[in-house]
Order: sequence, then C-alpha cells, then structure tokens
Amino acid sequence: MARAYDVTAVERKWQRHWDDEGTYQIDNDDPREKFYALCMYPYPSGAAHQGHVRNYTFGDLTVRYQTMQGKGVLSPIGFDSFGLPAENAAIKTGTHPRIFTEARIAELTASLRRLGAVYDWRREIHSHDPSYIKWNQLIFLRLWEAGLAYRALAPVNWCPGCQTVLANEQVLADGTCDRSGDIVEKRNLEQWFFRITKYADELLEALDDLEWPERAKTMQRNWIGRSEGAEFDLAVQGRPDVTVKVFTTRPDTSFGMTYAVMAPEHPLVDEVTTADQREAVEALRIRAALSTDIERQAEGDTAALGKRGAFTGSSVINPFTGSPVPLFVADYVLMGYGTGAIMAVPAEDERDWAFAQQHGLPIVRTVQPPEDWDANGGGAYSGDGVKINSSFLDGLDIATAKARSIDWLEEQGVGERKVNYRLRDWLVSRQRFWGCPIPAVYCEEHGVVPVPEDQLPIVAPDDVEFLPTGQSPLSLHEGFLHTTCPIDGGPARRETDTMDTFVDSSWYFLRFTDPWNTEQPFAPLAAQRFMPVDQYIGGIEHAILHLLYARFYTRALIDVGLAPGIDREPFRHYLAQGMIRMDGTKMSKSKGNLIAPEHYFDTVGADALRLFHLFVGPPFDDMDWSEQTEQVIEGCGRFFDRLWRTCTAEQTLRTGAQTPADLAVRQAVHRTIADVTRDVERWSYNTAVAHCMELLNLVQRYGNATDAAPHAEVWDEAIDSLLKLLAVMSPHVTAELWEHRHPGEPSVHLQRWPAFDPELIRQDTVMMVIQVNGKVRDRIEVDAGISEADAEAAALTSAKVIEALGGATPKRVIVRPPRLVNVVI
RNA sequence: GCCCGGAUGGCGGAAUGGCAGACGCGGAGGCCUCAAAAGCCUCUGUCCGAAAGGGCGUGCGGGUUCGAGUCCCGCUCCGGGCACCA
Repeated sequence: MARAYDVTAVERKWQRHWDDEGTYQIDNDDPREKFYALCMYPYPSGAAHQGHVRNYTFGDLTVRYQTMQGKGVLSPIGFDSFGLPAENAAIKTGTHPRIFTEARIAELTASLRRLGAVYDWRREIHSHDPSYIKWNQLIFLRLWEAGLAYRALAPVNWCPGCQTVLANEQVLADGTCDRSGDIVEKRNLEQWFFRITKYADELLEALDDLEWPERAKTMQRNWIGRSEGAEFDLAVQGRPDVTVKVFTTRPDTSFGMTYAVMAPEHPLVDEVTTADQREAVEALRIRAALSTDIERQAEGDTAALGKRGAFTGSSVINPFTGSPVPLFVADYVLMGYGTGAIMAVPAEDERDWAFAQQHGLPIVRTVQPPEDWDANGGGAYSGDGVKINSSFLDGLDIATAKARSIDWLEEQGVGERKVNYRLRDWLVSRQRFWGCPIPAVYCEEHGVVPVPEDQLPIVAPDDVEFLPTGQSPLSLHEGFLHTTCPIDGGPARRETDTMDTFVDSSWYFLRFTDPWNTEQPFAPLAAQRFMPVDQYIGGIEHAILHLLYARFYTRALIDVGLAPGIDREPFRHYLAQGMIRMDGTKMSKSKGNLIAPEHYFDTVGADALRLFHLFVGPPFDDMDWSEQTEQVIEGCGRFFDRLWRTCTAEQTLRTGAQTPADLAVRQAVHRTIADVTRDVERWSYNTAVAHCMELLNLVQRYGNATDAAPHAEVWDEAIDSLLKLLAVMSPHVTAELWEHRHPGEPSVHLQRWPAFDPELIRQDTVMMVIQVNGKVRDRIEVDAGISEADAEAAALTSAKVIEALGGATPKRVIVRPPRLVNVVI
C-alpha cells in the first residue's frame, strides 16, 4: 500500500535523533521529580516477537508520557541472558552459549530500536556479564552469612541414561527424557535454598497495599497459602516409641477421622509397614517416584485413587476417641506440605471421601449437612453447620469447635495451634553451565566454605565441551573443579551448580539505578533516589514466581544491609499484560507460532504497529492474532496517512471573530485532552486511541467544511494538541509533523502534555433520558443544573411519555437529574 | 483435581448500576476517474414493517433492584497456571 510519506526514512531519522540527543538518558543527580518506568527485562531469544512489541509499546508510552509531564524518567533496559535455551543450542551446534546469546541480544536490540522504544542505553545490563555475576555472587555470600541461604536435600529429575539432572521442561509427558528417552527418576541431591518462608507473613500482608491487579495479588496470596490449624501426634498402636505428626485446618472434625495417610516419601514409612504389606507399599512408592506432582494431582478420579493408596498394616490411635484407625500410604498426600501426613475425615473432605469409598473405610459425619444434602447426591460436606458425633464439641459451630479442639489438644499435651504455609523455600541450585556460578568450595577439612569476596567474580571457563547428554561442562572441567580451601589452602573442589536465573532477575532493577558501580552492587543513595519502580510492566505469567522472588530479595537485601532506606516493595504499580494467542493457544517460540514485527516495520511502520497494539484491546486482556489483524494494522497505517495529509495540506485559514462552529471544535479538542489524559492514567490505551481517532475525524470535517475556512487559532490548537496526545503512542510521525509545523523549535516530545480548560469541557445542557418502566420513551435536552422537581415535571409532560402511559397513573417516579427519569406504572 | 481469568454485532472491542454496540476492521451503496487504486460521503445487531414505528437482544438458569452487560447464587464452554492449601 502506498503511504502518504516515507515511513522508513522518518522512523530512522527520529530513532537516530533520540540516540544522538540522549533525550531519554538520565543522570542520578537530575533535579526533576523521578519516575521509574520498567518493562521486565527480556530473555534474548532472538528478534522481537509480538509479545515484546506489545510490552515495550506500553512501556515506551509510559516513558514518553511521564517525560511530557515534566518528570525525570529512568527508563533502563537489559537482558536476562543466562538460561537453558543457549545451553541447548551449544549442545546442538557446539557454539559457546556466550557467542550464541550475544548474537541474540544484538537481534533483539535492533528490533527494540526499530520499534522506537527509548532507553538510557548507558545503563544496559546483561546478567551473564562478569560485572553482574560478581555482585550476584556477593549478594549470595551475604545471604548465606545471614542464614538466608542454606543447603538441604531435595529431589531432582534424574535421567539415568544421560547421567544428568533434567529441567521439568526436558521431561516429556510420559515421564521420559526428551534426549535419551529413558524413564526419568527422582533423586535426592544436596542443594542450595533461599529462606523465603521466613518472609511468608510479610510478603502476604504487604500485598494489601500494592497497586497491582487484584488477580495478581490473589495468585500470590494463594501461592503463599497461609492456613491456620493444628498439628498433633498420632500414636502408632503397639509401638509406644513411634508417633506420626499430622497437620489439619479442620481440627474440629477429628472425631470423624476414620483412617490416616502418609506421603510415600515419609521417613517413617519403613518403620510402620508390616511384612505382609511391604510389597504393596513398595510398588506404590516406586509409582509415586516416577510421577510428577501434577500427575499425582491430575488423576483425581475415584477409580485411580484406589490404586494410589496402600495399607501399611499398622494402625494409629485417634487421640480424640482413643480408638485405633488404619494407617495408609497414598500419593495424594505430599511430603512437601505440612507434616507429610494427614488425618483423613471422609465425611468432610471430598478426596478422603473418594478414597474411603474405594477402600471400604467407615464414614462418620461430624457436621450436620443441610436436610436435602443426601437427597441431592450427598458426599463429603465441607460447609458450615452444627457439630455432631463429636463428644464435647457437639452443638457448636465450626469456628468455635476449631478453637475448642485445639485448646483440648494443648491441654492433653498431644498437639498445638499451628500456622502453615504452602510456600516452600526457594531451591536455587541448577546443575547447569550457562548460569551464575554459586560461590562456594568444598574442603575435606572444613566442609562447605564461602569464596572470599576479593576472589569474585567466579566465572565459568571458556574451554569447555558440551556433551550430547546435557551434563554440565563445569562438573567435568578439571581446571575449574580443583581449587584451594580459602581457610587452610589445602585442596578443595568448587561448587559446580549455578543459580536459578530467577536470582538474576530478582535485583536487576536495583542495579539499573547504579550500573557503573565497581565497589558494590549499587550505591544505597542511587537506589533510594529511584526506588521503588513506579510502573512495572510485564506478562501475567510472571505474576507469581518472578514477582514474589523479587519482593523477597528486595527485603533480604535491605535486611542484610545492602539496600538501606528503600521501600520494601520494589514495584508500586504493576501492569499485568495479557498474552497473545494464535489458533487458540499462547504465542511462544516453543509452539513455533511467533509473528515477527520486522515485516511491519518495513511496510506500515513502527508507529502503526504500536498504534495497533494500543488500540486492539485493553492491555491486561489476552489478544488473538487472527486473519483480520493484518487489516486492522493496515487501518492504523491509513490513520497516519490521513493525519499526515491533514497536517501538511495547504489549508486556507481565517482570522477574526470565532463562530459557534469554532467553539464546538475547541470544546471537542479540550474534551479529547481530558479523555485521553484520564484513559492513559487508567491504562485504557484502546479508548485513548479511539478518542484521538474521533478528534482527527472531526478536525478533518472542520478543514473540509464548504461554508467557512477553519479559524487559524482554532485549527492550530486542534492540530498541535492532537500531535502532542499521539506523541506518546506513535512517536516518529508526530515528531516529524511537529517539526514540519514548528521548524527550529523543541521537538514535540519535549513539550508539556496539554492541559484542558475546564470551562471548555463544561456542559450547559444535557440530553435527559425518560423511561417508562425502564424502557426509553423520550429524550429531551435540559439544563445541566435542572432540579429534581423540574426534571420530573418535564418528564410527565412529554407527549411520548403521556402516550406510553396510556392514561395510567404513575406509581412511582425515579428522578436522577440531569441524566434520567424513570416513570413506573 | 486445585488456582486465576474470560464469554457483548460478521470480527476486535466501548459502556461510575441509568440511551447496549463508541472507535476500528469487514460488508453494501454512492461520488471522483476513460478505468482502476487511493481518497471522500452514506448505510450496516436482529426480527416485523413500504415507512413511521415497534418487538427481541450482552454464554445458560435463577435472584436483588424502579432499572443489570455491570451486583449476588448456581451452571456451561473456552483460555492460562500448578508445588494436591490436608
């Protein structure tokens, strides 16, 4: 399609201009009020795709808008450059992950520049850069010192064929290795953890004050999963030395416990399994070890539950009744939550109900269900009601019974009140090459020893070989492996695990405030200057892990003294961007359904593609990339063609007194400024664009009117205002048109965001709707300040209303001046 | 299985509990042109009607309200996430 102007030349010109002028660079001593705008830094997977375009368009709009508001905007960019794909590519092609990654960074950088997104490139960070690794490692050492990092055993996916650990992604749905096809096992390894659970309560409570989408906060709340209940011991019958500890959120139902269940991984399983049950229990344990947790939860149907539990041969005593109940092992109980064992109350828990049915176990209700419960299918009842069959709890409501039962447990000395979290400590060890090495060494004499800070960074060697099995080259590199003990200088072995890349992304926003610092991760003053991030933008898929880890890390850094005096919450506002779908599924590299933006840059241009992403729907919503998308993007290109022609046409203008038609245009301009400002502030970019389109339509009609030429002042105000509003959305064409209209003056992006005149958006008269029984029967123009009595009188004298009433007497008249009157008959 | 979302014309979407469908895409007709493209103008939820006008209409079933796309209860279907909230 032929364009009204040379899109490519205009866009390249202004991209170079912003770079050359350093328009969006900011120094730490900038006197303006700060605004920290940040998009989640991308994993460099190659040239940008539409998800990036969408994300960085929203970010760039924020940067330019806040700048026009007079703020000193910090707009940094970097790359999350460690990660599995580069390592996989190395295994496949032999290219070192650094070479591969840096080529991908160059591609993505080029895409971002062509999008017209502006950054302070002087602050660019790559997480694989030794200057970032150094501080990553120093922070690790400080957390370790403070007791926030520790080692413990944890299961990993182990491929016996490859002799290596697999990421979840490398385990296929059928439980086999994606390289060798071997059946993947679980194997316990000694690994590093961060003690995020220490902050569970704070991370939960602080959510309330964050200006985040409710949905993201809800996801985090559920993830942390605080639950109050009781923990108590079950004595194994005939084994006075052995007790099994259980956690429950429903201690009030204890009289209904008709059996108990342990996780297959529970350490006491061997102890309590009798000889005749050993075979069945072993079979179950092997089965559980071969399933993923999601498989263990996906097979929720009753038939499968039968196969998923085995009797241990032992019984435990219910402390409330004093009676023995059978003890089972079942995979639906997980070792990772609570105590790894539960009391089962089939009458009040659906899963226990299904299991009990399958194994022929008794069911005793302890809460009276509603009368029609059994008639309507029955089953487990977990709602509220009166306690029954529960001795001293009978007649109580559930809340009271909970409290009373815990008191009883404490009096008897067998249990206590307990708060439990679903959140577990953060396992940060990865058995990978392309990540930040963990700065520890192992000495036979002194055990695990921290690397002295003056030896940082520990950087992986370059002369490594990538085996097709995926084994980390670090564990095979003799030169890296062998070192000396920092304490006695004796022989020691380096830690070969690297850090989860979520560690890198948990503090990069702090490094951006002071990326040049060679003495410390960042100067506290710099962090204090810019933190917290005022606007964080990124995909909803990061709503839980990344954001939770970053919230934890910020607090940990403050508490170990590295970031004194900053807000404990790193991200005040979070805009959770929706996903882009194609053919009904998420657009992603692994699905092979990416749409690159380069083609659009070459044809309609970045401005039109940006306008499309803003216009297509609310930023939080998912969007579908469909056949029609192409036409909508073309429509956005046509919008700029019209804008160009309107702004550059030899328009005849008039001076002198202004007419009512001129006033109407001025009112529309100011109304648009008010609407667009409000919409940008509430992230309603699609309606902001729609308002600009409406204004262009109106201005065009004004320019084409045959009865009178436009008034010069009105015309100039309209065009200049429109250019300023659009400047944050589509920066190149607006900069060019502004320069055309104001040669030699500061660029449109250095102008102040337009203000509206309240006088001009005030409405003197309003269209009042008159309904009869809720149906619109008439509309009349009334004074905006009309009184209730006048509005009612006007409504009741309307001819159309009288006709609709058909002689009936109104029973009631609802009057909402000046918008609406509803006559009820 | 659990958690989080979503559902409005042919399509993307708009709408402080108060005129459903702004804006755009697509479609139809017209102007301009030798012709086409581009541009400009008009119409475009659906049914009945020549028209004026009227009926119906926001996934389904209930409820609250003078009034519900919007709030409440119960479903269906679609999308995403997951480490079985005991």
